[in-house]
Amino acid sequence: MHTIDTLALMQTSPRRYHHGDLRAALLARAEETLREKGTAALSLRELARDLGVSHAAPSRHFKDKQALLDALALVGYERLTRVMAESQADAGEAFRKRLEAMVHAYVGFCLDNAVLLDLMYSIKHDPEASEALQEATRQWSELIEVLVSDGQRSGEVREGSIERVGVPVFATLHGYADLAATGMLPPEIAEHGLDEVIAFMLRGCAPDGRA
Amino acid sequence: MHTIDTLALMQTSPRRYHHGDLRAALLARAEETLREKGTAALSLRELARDLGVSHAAPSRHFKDKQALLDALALVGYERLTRVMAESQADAGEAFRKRLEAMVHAYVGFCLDNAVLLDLMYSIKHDPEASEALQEATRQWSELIEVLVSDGQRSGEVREGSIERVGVPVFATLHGYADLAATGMLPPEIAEHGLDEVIAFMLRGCAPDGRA
DNA sequence: ACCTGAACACCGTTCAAGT
DNA sequence: ACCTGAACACCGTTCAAGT
Repeated sequence: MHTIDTLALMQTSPRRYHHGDLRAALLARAEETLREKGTAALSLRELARDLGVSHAAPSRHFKDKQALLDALALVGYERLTRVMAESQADAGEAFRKRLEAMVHAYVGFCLDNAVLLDLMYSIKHDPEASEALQEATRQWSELIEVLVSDGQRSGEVREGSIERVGVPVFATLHGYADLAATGMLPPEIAEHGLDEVIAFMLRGCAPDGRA
Repeated sequence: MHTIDTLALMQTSPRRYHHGDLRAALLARAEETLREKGTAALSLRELARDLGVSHAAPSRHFKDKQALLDALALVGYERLTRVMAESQADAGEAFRKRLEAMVHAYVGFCLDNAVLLDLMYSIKHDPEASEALQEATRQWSELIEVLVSDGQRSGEVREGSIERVGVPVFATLHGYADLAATGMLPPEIAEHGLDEVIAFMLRGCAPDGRA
């Protein structure tokens, strides 16, 4: 139908109307510049220039700059959740193996997406975070809860509520990844220290008399 | 000497020349607006307006906006180091007590300075962080190293290099504080979970057969 | 529906000039 | 030494108008 017209329009006047999905293009390009030049250097006008649309065009898809940043953070959370979920799918049944897989996935994601991660966390300071964002972080922390409660069922993890057992595991996981991603831990140490951190976590959540 | 002249000048023409220490005033006011409105809302021009100087005046003290943010981060690290050092001074000798004091100090600081903390960590992404900043973070991580190695000397902490024993403790401490500060951990849980996190850390770094 | 182009208020940075 | 005031290039946001 009018798909052909649209294609023709795109070929004959590539500057007048953007290709099909400006929204997605904006997000993709925004993440690129985030990676290359940091959050501070991200400008809506430059983004529009890069994509060959007018500087006002982005406002159709994101009501303001913050809305774009929020959407970017959401992409990050979804990606992180996916990576963590995949790590669990391939890790077998043993708690130790599953914990190892999750730590590797989480640390890997943080190292690969350091600036995006910064954005993801700073968004959380905003009390009016979107519902979608809340949901994304919920799904994410749920993966850790599932891991821990499965470990409790199989007797590999000490008893206790998620608050008592899951939170410390979560904290260690997150802290290590963050230290590595921000460079507070030198890369050599970050790499080499993973096994030790996992052992530390296993001792921390092992049942009594089984440390 | 000319102190009197300066004072007279300040009283008679409060708008023409700023009081003695514009640099300190800029930092103080910057931190206030950081707290009130977040990093994104920080503007050099508004800062200057607030302090009654011209918009170009700050450039005498900070070569650009990033330089002011760096200086602000440095203030944060120095404050954090001081708070942590004080916690150790009052905590007695037992490893457990000292660890408790440090965790409380660190978490407390993060909760009180959430936005500043964001700045402190995002600065670290910048590979060209200043020497003073490097030194500040070094002093800070050293406090944890001292705590751990003292614990090893008294037999309360398992043997092993700082990389092996100190890093996991550091990661857990940092991760818990960060989760609490970013609101990823609901405040009720963050408060109540502290003791459990400390117990987790103690199990993680206890000597073998003493968990 | 989606985008343009002009307009507005604001920003960071620089620099000659003032005291 | 420290600050001013004007200038420049850039930005986010809005809005009537175009297709």
